[in-house]
Amino acid sequence: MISKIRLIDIAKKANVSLGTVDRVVNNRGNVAPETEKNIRQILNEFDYQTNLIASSLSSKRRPVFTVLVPKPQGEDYWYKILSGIEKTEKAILQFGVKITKLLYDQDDNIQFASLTSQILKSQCDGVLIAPLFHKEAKGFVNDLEKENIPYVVIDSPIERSHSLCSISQDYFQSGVLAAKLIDYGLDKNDELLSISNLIYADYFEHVQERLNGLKYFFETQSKNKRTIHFLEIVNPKFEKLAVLLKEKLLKFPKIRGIFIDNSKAHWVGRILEENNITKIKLIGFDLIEQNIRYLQNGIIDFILFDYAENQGEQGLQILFDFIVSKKTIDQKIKMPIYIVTKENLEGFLPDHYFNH
Amino acid sequence: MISKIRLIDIAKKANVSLGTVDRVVNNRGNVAPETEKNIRQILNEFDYQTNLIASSLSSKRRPVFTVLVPKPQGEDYWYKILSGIEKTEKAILQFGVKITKLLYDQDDNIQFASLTSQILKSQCDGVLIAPLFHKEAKGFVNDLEKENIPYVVIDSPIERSHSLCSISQDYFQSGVLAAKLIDYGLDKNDELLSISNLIYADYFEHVQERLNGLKYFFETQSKNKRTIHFLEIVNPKFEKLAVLLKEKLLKFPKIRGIFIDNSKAHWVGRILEENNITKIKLIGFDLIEQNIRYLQNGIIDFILFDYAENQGEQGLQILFDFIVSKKTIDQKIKMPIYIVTKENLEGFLPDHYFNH
DNA sequence: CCTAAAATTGTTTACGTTCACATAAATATA
DNA sequence: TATATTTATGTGAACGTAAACAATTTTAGG
Repeated sequence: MISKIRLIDIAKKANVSLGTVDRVVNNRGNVAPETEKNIRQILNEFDYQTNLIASSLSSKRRPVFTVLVPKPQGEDYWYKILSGIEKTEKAILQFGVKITKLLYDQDDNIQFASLTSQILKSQCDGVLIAPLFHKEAKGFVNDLEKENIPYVVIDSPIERSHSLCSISQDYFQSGVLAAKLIDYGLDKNDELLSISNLIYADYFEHVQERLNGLKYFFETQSKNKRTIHFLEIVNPKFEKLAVLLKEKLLKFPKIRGIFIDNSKAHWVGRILEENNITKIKLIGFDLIEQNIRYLQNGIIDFILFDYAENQGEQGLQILFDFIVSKKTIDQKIKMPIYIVTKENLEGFLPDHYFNH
Repeated sequence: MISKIRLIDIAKKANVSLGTVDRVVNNRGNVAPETEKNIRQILNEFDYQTNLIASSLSSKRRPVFTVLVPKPQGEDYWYKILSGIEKTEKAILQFGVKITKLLYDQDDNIQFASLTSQILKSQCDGVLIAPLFHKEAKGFVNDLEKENIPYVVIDSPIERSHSLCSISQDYFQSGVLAAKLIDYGLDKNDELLSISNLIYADYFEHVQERLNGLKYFFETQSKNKRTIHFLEIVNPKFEKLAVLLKEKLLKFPKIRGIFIDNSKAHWVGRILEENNITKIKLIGFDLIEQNIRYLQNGIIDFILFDYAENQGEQGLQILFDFIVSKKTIDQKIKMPIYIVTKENLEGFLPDHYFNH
């Protein structure tokens, strides 16, 4: 293989010095238009790519990235996001970037706001943000845009923002998908129960899109009209859910499928298990430990989830690619929605869940 | 952040020259025991870590990796594996590794064998192999082990080998999963047709595990006894399949689900489409372009696949991490089996499939 | 046309290793 | 003791880029 072309090679071909080529490559200006055109052509012709290794060794600039995400509570969703971030962090630390991780309480928007203004005051070359509080987040990214600081949004999009890239779940579509799966598994006259959470918080508006997706499916896609019962609970607790669910099931004995729009499928699983109800198909979201147990014993049929790790991992990588490697970036990345059932669970779990 | 400690810093602290420290760090020998002990202690005390960037820039050693995989025929499975490999290749090329890609014909075991001996003769620091011919592959990895050359196996495992890492699909389990899904969607008295390919080649023994998985599911897991018809075709062509399939469906009108153990679900889809058969559920393997079309128009219900790109991508990355970055490696990686249906297709496809 | 300023181009050092080579110290041999 | 040989240590040139600085050319203003 021919060793890759270097600045000095380009310089020789263009009959200029290395410095001039460097100025063109890094857009430092002060190059005669004529010369620049010529150099760019040669650059193109030989597909010059900056040697990141040499570049990063030479550069005195240490890019500073700030990560602003919710503080995990145990090994939850945000824990996974953070793991992904740390995976990329390890890989890019060698390149001399500095990464400041700021974790905010999941229900403390004041703290969130104060952290954002802290970021704005610090010097910072790029931000990775998972915005739970959308009003505050909107203001923040506006300020970032004013300061020309690129940012990547993960988890849920911020409307009308001009992020470098937005990586998010498609909540609506995951609702559609859940509807399809449950409908697929039910017989013609089986009825369906939809359980949803009605917390009125900014963040949960997104989650509620799942229910809209479900409704959309049955209104437009489904061949047979299916009877759907709805159970909407404000701020659900297990005991309350148990009472209400048993009531529903007694009242509507033809219910054969349950859809729940959040990560609490294991609650429903537990209720079904404790009451020896086996003929009901159950679908929920998020591959968390408790749901895994009920998948394994066959009470939960499907869990839909997106690979949270990947959002963090990719998000930080994209920031790095853009700022350090100067790559162009897709503006929107749709994370795949994964379908997990007892039979393909293994591939989605880290090794320690199994004993081989 | 405090700048990391350098060789020269250690050297000063130990009152020796940089060269001596370097000899200690890289175990090059020729250092007085006394001196070495002292240096090691300082190294430890200040937690010296080699700067990979500088190291790789300076090093004249170019690790050579060899990739041995089947030659793609169009944009097929192996094309994707190769794309993944090339993705990692691009990322690690910067570190000065040299990657030799050898592609062998999918039905030419002589060529395969000759390439393996070519690899053994060349100097090579690591091998990534996708073994279609298991007898030949077994011999090859034995030789690699003798020579102490680390290797990573992708796609299908080589029995009783001691690879650095083996990344593979679980064909059996994907059969089980397919069975579960199709069973889940069928009514109690619906019958099932299983179509399978009977090429007698080494490699296809693995693919045939899918059928075994299906059988296993219905023998052990399924609650209701279901009638299954089998259609086994040696070296299938479309026309032949069309004839045999129509015959089967006529003869057994209660068939409501079709399982096909290979990537030719789109053939079945086409036959169903051309004959206006809509009530049959169809499940197959591999997210190739033709299957995508039939997923989108609703004729194929599910496609199961593993992210071939990832096998290639991860496989090469692992080789790199082990040899260049000296990381420790998981010995076995099970790739997740992904379930794709019309409703979650988008996240699995590159952007150009959609127009947004 | 001359000079000052601006625009353009060239040169050099530094980044932290690796590695070949040079030198110095210790030991062996005559 | 002098010399050869081995062992231990030091020195300096790469690697390819960034960036400060120096040198040159062009342009503008009188």
